[in-house]
Amino acid sequence: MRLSQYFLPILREDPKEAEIVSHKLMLRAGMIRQSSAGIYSWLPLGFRVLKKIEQIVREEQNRSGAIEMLMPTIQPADIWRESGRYEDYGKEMLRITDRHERDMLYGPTNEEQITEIFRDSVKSYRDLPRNLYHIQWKFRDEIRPRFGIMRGREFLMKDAYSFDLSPEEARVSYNKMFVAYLRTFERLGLKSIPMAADTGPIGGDLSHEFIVLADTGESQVYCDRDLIEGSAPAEDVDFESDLTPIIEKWTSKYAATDEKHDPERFEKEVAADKQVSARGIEVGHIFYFGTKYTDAMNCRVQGPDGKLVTIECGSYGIGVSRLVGAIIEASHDENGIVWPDPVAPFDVALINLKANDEATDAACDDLYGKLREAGFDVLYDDTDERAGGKFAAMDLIGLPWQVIVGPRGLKQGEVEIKRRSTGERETLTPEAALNRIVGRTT
RNA sequence: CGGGGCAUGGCGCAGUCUGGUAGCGCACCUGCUUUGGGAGCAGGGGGUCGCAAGUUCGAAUCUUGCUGCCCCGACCA
Repeated sequence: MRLSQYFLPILREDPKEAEIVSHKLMLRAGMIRQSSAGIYSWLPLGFRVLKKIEQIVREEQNRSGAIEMLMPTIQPADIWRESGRYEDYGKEMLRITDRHERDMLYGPTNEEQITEIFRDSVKSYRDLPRNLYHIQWKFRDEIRPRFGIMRGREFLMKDAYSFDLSPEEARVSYNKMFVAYLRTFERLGLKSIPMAADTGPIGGDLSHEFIVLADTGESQVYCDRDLIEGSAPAEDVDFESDLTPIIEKWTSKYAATDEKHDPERFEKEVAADKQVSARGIEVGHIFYFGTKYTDAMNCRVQGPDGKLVTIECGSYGIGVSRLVGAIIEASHDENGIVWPDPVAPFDVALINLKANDEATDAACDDLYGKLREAGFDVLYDDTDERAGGKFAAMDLIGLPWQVIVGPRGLKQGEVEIKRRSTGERETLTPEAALNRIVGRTT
C-alpha cells in the first residue's frame, strides 16, 4: 500500500479523553475513532490488526476441532425469556422494539441462540460432542465504558459453545479450549496466565480467566513466576489425546486475581523469589456450566439406551477487539506501538527519504515490488514529507521492519533496515536487506 | 447509579472572574528556500464558542434548564 493513497490520519498530540497508553496510541496512530461512549469506528490500520487477531483466533479454534458459524447480532427476546435471563440480565442488555412491537435485543452473548439451534437440530447422542463458535459483535450497555476499546460497549468477541453427553466429556471439551487459548495468546505475542475464576451469573462450577500481564492492566494478579516462563503447547499438540497433563501443569501452580487471592496460601505455596504481583488484563474466559441452559430450554438427545439426556455445556470467550488494546499495553515504547510480527497491520515500512528523486524512487519501487512478491504486506511511504516526520510516524504505528532508502545511502549502493522492536539497524545492499527480512520473518 | 471534572476550527489549548462581535501552537492549502530523526519565510482557508431559553443596546463570557464526553467507585470478553 502506498501511503500517498492510504487513509492514515495520525495525530501528533494525545487526545485528552484518552487515559491509558493503548487508547492514546490507537487514536494517535489512526486506528480508531470514537463514535459515542464505548462505541468505535475501526479505521483501516486498526481494522487490519483486528482482522489479523481474528484470523489467529479462528485458526486455533479450528485446530482444536471447534466449528465456525455466524449468529446474528439482534436476537428475539423470547429465547431469553425461556432461559430466564431476560429479566436477570438487567440494564446491561440493550433492548429494542421493532416496528411490529416485537421485543428484540442486541446480543450480549449467545448461549440462548446456540442452544435453540442445537435443540432443534440435534436429537441423537451420535451427534455429540460438538463445539460451535462464531466471531461476532456484541453489545453490553456497560454502566461506565472506559479505556477506549478495552472496555467498550460494542466489542468483537469469539464465543464458542460445547455440547457433550456427560460431565466427564464436557471436561474434555473444556480442556481443548483451555489448550487452544494458551496457544492463541502465545501466537499473538502475549504472555497469558490461566487463573481460577468465579463463574458469576453464567453459572457452573469450572471456570478460568486468561490474564495477560501488562503494567496498565485493570486487575491486580498474583502468581508463580514459573507460569510466566512456561510456554504453550506446540502446534502439533494432539487435541484428541488426553490433555489433562497439560491442564495440570498450568493449574497446579498458584495464580489468582485480586478477588480470589489468598495471601496466606500465596506465601505458603510460592517461594519468595517466585512470587509475582502484577497487573493484568482479562482477554479470555472459559466456563463449564453443565445444564443451566439446556435444562431451561429443554435441549436433550437420546442416549444409546433410548433415554433422553440433557446436554452438558460450556462456553468460551475471547475478547478479540480488547486484544488489540491488550497487545499494545504489553508492547509499546516511548515512540509508539511495537507490534508483534503476527498481528502487525503491515510487515514492512518502506521509507522513501526523497520522493520524486529518480534514483530513490526507482530503488523503492524495486524493493516494494520484491517485498510484495515475497508475500509481505508493505506500507510504502512515497509522500514528500520530511524524513523526521516519516520516521516518527512509522515508529508510532510500529511496523516490525523499516526499510529506509535515501539518495545518500544509494550512492554507496546501500539502504538501511531497522527492527522496530529492538531499534537495531543495519546498512546493507538492497538485495541483502531483502534477504535479511525474508530470512528472519516467516 | 453515587462522587468529581470538561465542552471554543481536525488535534492540543488561551480568552470566561471584570460582557464590546474570537485568538495561539500543530495539522491543512499556495509559493519560495530547504531536505537522512517532527525546517524557515511569506501568503491563505476553515469556528452557529455543545444545545435551548433568559438578562442586556450588545453574550464564548452573566442566569436557568438540558445534552454529550472524560475520570474515581461497584460489574463485565
